[in-house]
Amino acid sequence: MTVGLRKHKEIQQIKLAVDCIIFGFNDNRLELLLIHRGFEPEIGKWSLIGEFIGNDEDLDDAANRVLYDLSGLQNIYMEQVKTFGKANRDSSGRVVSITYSAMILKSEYNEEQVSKYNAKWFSIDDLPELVFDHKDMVEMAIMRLRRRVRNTPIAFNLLPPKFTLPQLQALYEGILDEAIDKRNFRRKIFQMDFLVKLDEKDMSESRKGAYLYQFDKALYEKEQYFNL
Amino acid sequence: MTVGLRKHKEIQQIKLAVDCIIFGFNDNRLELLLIHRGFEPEIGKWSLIGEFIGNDEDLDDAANRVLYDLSGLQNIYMEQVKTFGKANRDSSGRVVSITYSAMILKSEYNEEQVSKYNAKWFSIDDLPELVFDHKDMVEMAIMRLRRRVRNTPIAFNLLPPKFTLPQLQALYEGILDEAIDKRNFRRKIFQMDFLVKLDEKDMSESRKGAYLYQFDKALYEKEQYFNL
DNA sequence: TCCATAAGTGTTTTTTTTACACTTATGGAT
DNA sequence: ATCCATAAGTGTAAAAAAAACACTTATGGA
Repeated sequence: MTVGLRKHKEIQQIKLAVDCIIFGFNDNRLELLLIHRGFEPEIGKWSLIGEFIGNDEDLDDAANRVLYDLSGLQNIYMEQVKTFGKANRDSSGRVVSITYSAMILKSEYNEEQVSKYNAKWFSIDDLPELVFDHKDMVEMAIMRLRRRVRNTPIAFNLLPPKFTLPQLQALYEGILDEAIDKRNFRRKIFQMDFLVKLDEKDMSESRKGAYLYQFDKALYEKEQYFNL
Repeated sequence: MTVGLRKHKEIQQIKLAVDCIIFGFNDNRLELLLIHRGFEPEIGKWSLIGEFIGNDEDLDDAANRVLYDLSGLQNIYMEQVKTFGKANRDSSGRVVSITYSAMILKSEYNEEQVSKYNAKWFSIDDLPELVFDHKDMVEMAIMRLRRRVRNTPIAFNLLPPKFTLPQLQALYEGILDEAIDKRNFRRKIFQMDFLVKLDEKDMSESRKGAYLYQFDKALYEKEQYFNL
């Protein structure tokens, strides 16, 4: 057996990639942006978007690059999810893939760019067949999102800067896939004291209109308490 | 910008390694097994134990191999923690490292093997200076362990098959680094119904002696409820 | 026989979570 | 101008979970 980090014999021939699980929210459902794979193997199936990592590129930078290439968006919140590395996971060769999840606003991405990739949004409960182990990746990312969304304010990344409480609640219901009591939800939200109410209403969803709110990051940072 | 997964230009020159964060429990403190680095760069500092991944080796297998080489232990519970991949994290070249955490019984590892690596146990609140970003890795693993230990029965991996409740409580206190009420702790443990009480006492820690218990995995699997 | 030590055991209070129903503001139809 | 339909907005009570708290018991050794 080898002893110490530097004495391995064979030349390592493993490629390293990042794959991005890109979440969006639309029509009260959590969605995923997938690309139509236009090359072998598994041509025609759907796939996460990924790229190989540059020799001098930080992992996080690679993930951001991939997202930028596809969507034209920058400074998007991303999180590393898990690294997938079964020896035979990619039938085209040995590739280890580090998955990242991102949350973007469907209203803001660059549609031209996206159509260049043959990308399409899918509701998470109506996903097409995915290449390789991308289904595992997606499941892992959804599980993680559901956990994280209860303890950190990441879900706000799926809403525009100004949003209403009914919108926010619908978002949580969509992500968690469960009904939430309106009054309990609002009480919890207001207890944690990081939303600022605007003097402005969104009249597009109801006669009465719903007040708009903003997430105040500085207020959140003070307490860093989040529990929904 | 490149389009599609297969059109990158440069030959990728990134090495892939796993590093293991090996936890043990001793004298009421959570400990970590570290090796004395006997080669440049950063010779003389302490380090996690790691290895490069074999070309045909699953990631998880690589982690298990590393642990086996060092400790002689097999079938040890391991979890992937996070992948570290800043371009300059390792001063000897571009290495992306996938970290795994393991929990072993200090009483069972192979001391000979361990001494061959110049390995040593350190209490987690008295760690030596570590190479590269290994301190970040360790912190991440500890944070994760503290979270996981409340929701899954992984902590039992740090105890022998038969253990007493005072031992179990001391373990939790050591991991979480906080005092726990004895009665509340026992109530919660008994509520989740997966410990079987033996007719046997451990007399080594007190006059009165404490009953021994076993973790029954099948009982746990029934409910899969864990909350401490 | 006594003593020192750690093991073992219930109840009350507080906090958190859940369940639940009516009023209000507005735009559009009559 | 009035009515109506619709979603927004609001408080309280019950239940469950978590936290606080102190004495008795079994034993080995003096």
